[in-house]
Amino acid sequence: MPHSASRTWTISELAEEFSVTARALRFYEDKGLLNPARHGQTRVFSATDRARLRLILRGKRVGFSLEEIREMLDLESITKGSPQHLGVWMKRFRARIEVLKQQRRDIEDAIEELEAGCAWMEARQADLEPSEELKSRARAFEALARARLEH
Amino acid sequence: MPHSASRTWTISELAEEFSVTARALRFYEDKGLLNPARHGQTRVFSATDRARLRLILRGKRVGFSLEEIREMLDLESITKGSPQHLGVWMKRFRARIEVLKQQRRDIEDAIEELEAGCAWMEARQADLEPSEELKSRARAFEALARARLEH
DNA sequence: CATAACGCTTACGTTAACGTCAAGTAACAA
DNA sequence: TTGTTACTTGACGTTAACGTAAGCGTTATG
Repeated sequence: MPHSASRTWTISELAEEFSVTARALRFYEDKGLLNPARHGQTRVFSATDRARLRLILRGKRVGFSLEEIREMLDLESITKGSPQHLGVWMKRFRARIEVLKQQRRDIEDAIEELEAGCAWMEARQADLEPSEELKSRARAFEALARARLEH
Repeated sequence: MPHSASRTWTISELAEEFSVTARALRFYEDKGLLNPARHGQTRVFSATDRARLRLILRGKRVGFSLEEIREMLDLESITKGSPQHLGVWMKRFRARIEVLKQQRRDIEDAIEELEAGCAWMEARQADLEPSEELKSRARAFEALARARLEH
């Protein structure tokens, strides 16, 4: 048993580490996403709880609702289910994968546009000796900006 | 002037095309994201309005709030602003780019996990002649599943 | 020993993004 | 004329994900 496996955290330690509030952690417990041990009535978070929290927050970042995250975190019910039950989960997973891939495309497009926008602003702001490369990116942005509202 | 430039849409045509409700479109107008023309008191959407709607929905998919989208759609106020104003926008853009890149990483991780999960379920479900590749992906998922709750 | 500092529960408040009526108008069909 | 359909403007309801505040117990510190 390595040291990290036996280490525990208080609610505010975890809250600070992951930049969330203690209220949020209690809320996640309320909703069944976390299940920290208790010492008296004080919550004691294990390394496992901490790992679950990491997954919860990542899930949130990619657009899962807390309810969806709760279901997915419950590996037991997935692995122990009947073959039919398994089929339901596979459908859900596949559908979600498609959504995520679309999201990734959207994000890549958005990044491109924002970067072109930055380049354009840099060119504007400098207005002194704009490099050829900057001017080219700026032209790209202007083209994008026009294209955005046409077709 | 191509034909598509003069074509117009009713609120329910657009709503159906983009799988949103008419209520949502009115809401977007209320919030200043859309500005369709009127024929009498009936809304008439142009190709430009339609393009804006496409941008709005993509913005939503990548996590922008309607208020943020409204600001970004207002190119005028960005391009016409003072150099200082421009600086503010550049900061916002850059910050948002970082968020988007993190989001992309999260999404890629999530896709991997979900795909591994699918492979694992397939192997379980078949239980007959599981191919070497499937078995390998299944093992990968089991490793992932364990790793998820450790460390 | 008092007064922070930290934790707990209970409960009501808040915001975004619409949903869901209600009540009315304008266009067209039978 | 009378439906029927599509559109309009309010106005209030809803859900998720917490925020915020009240009130109370426990531990550490000057």
